[in-house]
Amino acid sequence: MPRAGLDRATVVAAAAELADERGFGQVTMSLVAERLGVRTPSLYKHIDSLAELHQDLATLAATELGDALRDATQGYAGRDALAAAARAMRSYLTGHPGRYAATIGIFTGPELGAASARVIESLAAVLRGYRIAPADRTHALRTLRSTLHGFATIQNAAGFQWNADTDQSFEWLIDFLDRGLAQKSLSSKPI
Amino acid sequence: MPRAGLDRATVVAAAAELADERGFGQVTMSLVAERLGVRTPSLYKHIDSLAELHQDLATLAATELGDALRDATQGYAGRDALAAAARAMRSYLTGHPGRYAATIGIFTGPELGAASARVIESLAAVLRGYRIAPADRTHALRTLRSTLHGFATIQNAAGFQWNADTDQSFEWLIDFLDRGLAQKSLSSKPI
DNA sequence: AGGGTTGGCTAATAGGCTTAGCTTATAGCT
DNA sequence: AGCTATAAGCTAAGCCTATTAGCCAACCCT
Repeated sequence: MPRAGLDRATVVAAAAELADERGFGQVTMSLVAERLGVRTPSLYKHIDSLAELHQDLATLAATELGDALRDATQGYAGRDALAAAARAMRSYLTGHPGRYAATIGIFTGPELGAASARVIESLAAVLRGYRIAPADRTHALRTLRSTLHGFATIQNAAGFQWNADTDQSFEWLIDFLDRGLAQKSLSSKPI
Repeated sequence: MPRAGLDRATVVAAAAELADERGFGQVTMSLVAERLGVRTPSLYKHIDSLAELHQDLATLAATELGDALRDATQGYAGRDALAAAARAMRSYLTGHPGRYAATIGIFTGPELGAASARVIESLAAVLRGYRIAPADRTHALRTLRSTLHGFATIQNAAGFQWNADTDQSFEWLIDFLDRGLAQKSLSSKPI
């Protein structure tokens, strides 16, 4: 009986596909094993537990998202960078809903920290183009992150009716953020 | 052997307490039954399935949150209403993290629809004070909802380090939203 | 008091995660 | 090529959760 030639990366990749196709909740040891043509216990040669698999999946997603953000904003600044980042984020979400869902609620943890830090860093880079006062930077970053993440989460959960104008709303949101941030770029007045 | 005198509402209430104390993920038939001093199968006399219990919990949370928003914004308009709504939302989140988590990702469904519609309606009422152009109203509402929900979600997942200045960031966010919406209140220029 | 309803119970099934221990494919060495 | 040590995948088994079936007694109503 030949071996399947599995690998930690292979297993996580299968989990990622499963998450996107059937939802994060369907990422189970049984279904991942089935997809790989292997018996469930075999997975434990590569991964310690389901929780760890979920963590690894979240790390993978955060890494991919971080790369996408970095690539998309490369060479842009100000409003262009903001729009590029926002669209890249939403593009990743719609293309990989299950992976994105994996990152939600698991922003803690040691390994994921490094990966999600890159996402944050990309957003911070976008903000740099707006020359926000130092005292406001953390607040602005959190606001940006909250807004994009919130839109993504709600859309992911089908909270908006999936009309065509969801796209319009997103563009409106980008515009709203841009104007607000631009206004903050000179007045360094704190709270 | 006397009866426990359970009730659909009682069961959901127990689930809600459990969610807040130990996290939404710990809302399981076993733990709810244990908390009520009852054997697991007994719950099925009141609830059809775990999924339905989760739905009911989400509906309860959405209803409570809707009430809190309505009460908080009563009699206010403009910036005051916005601040009151935002703070009420965050207050509910910190007071009932598990219930709030229950509403995430379950914005679909028939019964929850009515409850969550009241939350949306309260936010729409806040926006009315800003006299947004009709063409922009849906977009503004989605932006507001995304932002508040995103902040709540990230904080709930401990995505920000829980510093004291998370409060400051939230106030900054309110200010940011207020200025942006105020700017939209006259210029009815669409995208 | 008596009778029907129904709430809670025990027993049992199915399915998911996980561990233990076996077997043998496979890589690496000689 | 043959030998050996490692480790990949397997079966068997335990535990836990959700769920169903069927029993029995507590409660409500008259």
